[in-house]
Amino acid sequence: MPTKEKLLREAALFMKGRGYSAFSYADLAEKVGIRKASIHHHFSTKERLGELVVQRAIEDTQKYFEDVEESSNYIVERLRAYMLLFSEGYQEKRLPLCCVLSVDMANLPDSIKKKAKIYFEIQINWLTRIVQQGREVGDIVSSCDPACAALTIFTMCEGASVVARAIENADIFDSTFNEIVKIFVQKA
Amino acid sequence: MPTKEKLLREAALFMKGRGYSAFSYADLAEKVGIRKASIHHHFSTKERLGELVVQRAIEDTQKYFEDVEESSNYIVERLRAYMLLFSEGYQEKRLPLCCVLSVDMANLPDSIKKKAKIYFEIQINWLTRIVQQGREVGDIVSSCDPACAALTIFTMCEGASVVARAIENADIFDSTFNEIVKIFVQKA
DNA sequence: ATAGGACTATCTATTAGTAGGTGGAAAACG
DNA sequence: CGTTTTCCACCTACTAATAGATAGTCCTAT
Repeated sequence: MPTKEKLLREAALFMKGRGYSAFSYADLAEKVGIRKASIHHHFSTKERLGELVVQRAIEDTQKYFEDVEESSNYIVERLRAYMLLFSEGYQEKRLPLCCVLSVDMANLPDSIKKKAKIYFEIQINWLTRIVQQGREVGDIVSSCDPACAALTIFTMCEGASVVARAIENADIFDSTFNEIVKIFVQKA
Repeated sequence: MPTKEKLLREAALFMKGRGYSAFSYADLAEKVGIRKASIHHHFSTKERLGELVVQRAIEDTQKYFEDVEESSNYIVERLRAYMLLFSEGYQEKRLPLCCVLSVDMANLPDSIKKKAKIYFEIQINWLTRIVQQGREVGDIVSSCDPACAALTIFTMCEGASVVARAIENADIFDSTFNEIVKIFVQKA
């Protein structure tokens, strides 16, 4: 793998684990195995690197959404796949990037803040759309509109990530998912 | 107000706004109006200051819980009062301390991490207890046990804080609260 | 030969923390 | 009572470590 790619990947992991402001070029250099100054050859500033990390996350997530939509029409499976984005990093003590970005918001340069907001929107919009679809085929029985349901689902996923790390218990993801299904999905 | 008290209060505000690692003695000194070095006179190290901030939050929260229990027997009112702990800092761009601590976990010294975990437990235990009480008087109709319901409520409150900041929309608190009531509370 | 990728060395700003001194108020003592 | 001593809050001025960033150099593969 090219060094630039390695740097981007490791920076993303650091951000998910500690947040944007709490990792340094020194940490990254040590991890990847090059000198601190060499990182600047690939990414002029830390801010730029941060932007690209979020940009990459956006692209990966959009790709993931497409895959999920292709591989299943059933809302429960789609939601389970979505929830996976939140639980996957748990074992490695990482949070979803969107969760970290929200909390770190006050410390982010404007350019990253802007990208972060786009990232949130994309997720909420996608959720809204699949809830809407689920409703059309009769799988969803939410009393509020799709946008409202999407926000609740988003909220519960973010919350699960925070609480799982807080009390060091991964079961939260399962119980939260079950709760989401219970609230929104029509029993067969 | 004595300087020490001011420092403790402002440090708490900084932590809620930016997290533990992202505020400095310089920030704090400027805000309170004394020299950086003078802070060390009151709090030997930043770690010690952080511990005391969390300790204070624990005590304040326990006091608040007592007040809430005294002033109302009805689960919905108690839950609304609890949710207030999460929404109150929103206008000032602050998160609940427990939320910040969870995300900042990887950056915390062990002593603070320990206190943070106690803080989480206290909240979950209290929620469990009031859910249990609500169940006994027939206000709660949760299909899962009180501990499980408490975790879900905790999760949704934490999530609401994260999402509210992320998309800059305070309505999340209300809609999340309504959702919690819809899930757990028996209609009159 | 040249361009790219990494290097060394250095810079400036900022971090938490320390050493030691100043001034004033309260307490101790004649 | 006045004097002296102690104490406390705060100060100036520093340290070592670390932050992100820069300039210029060397090596290597095309």
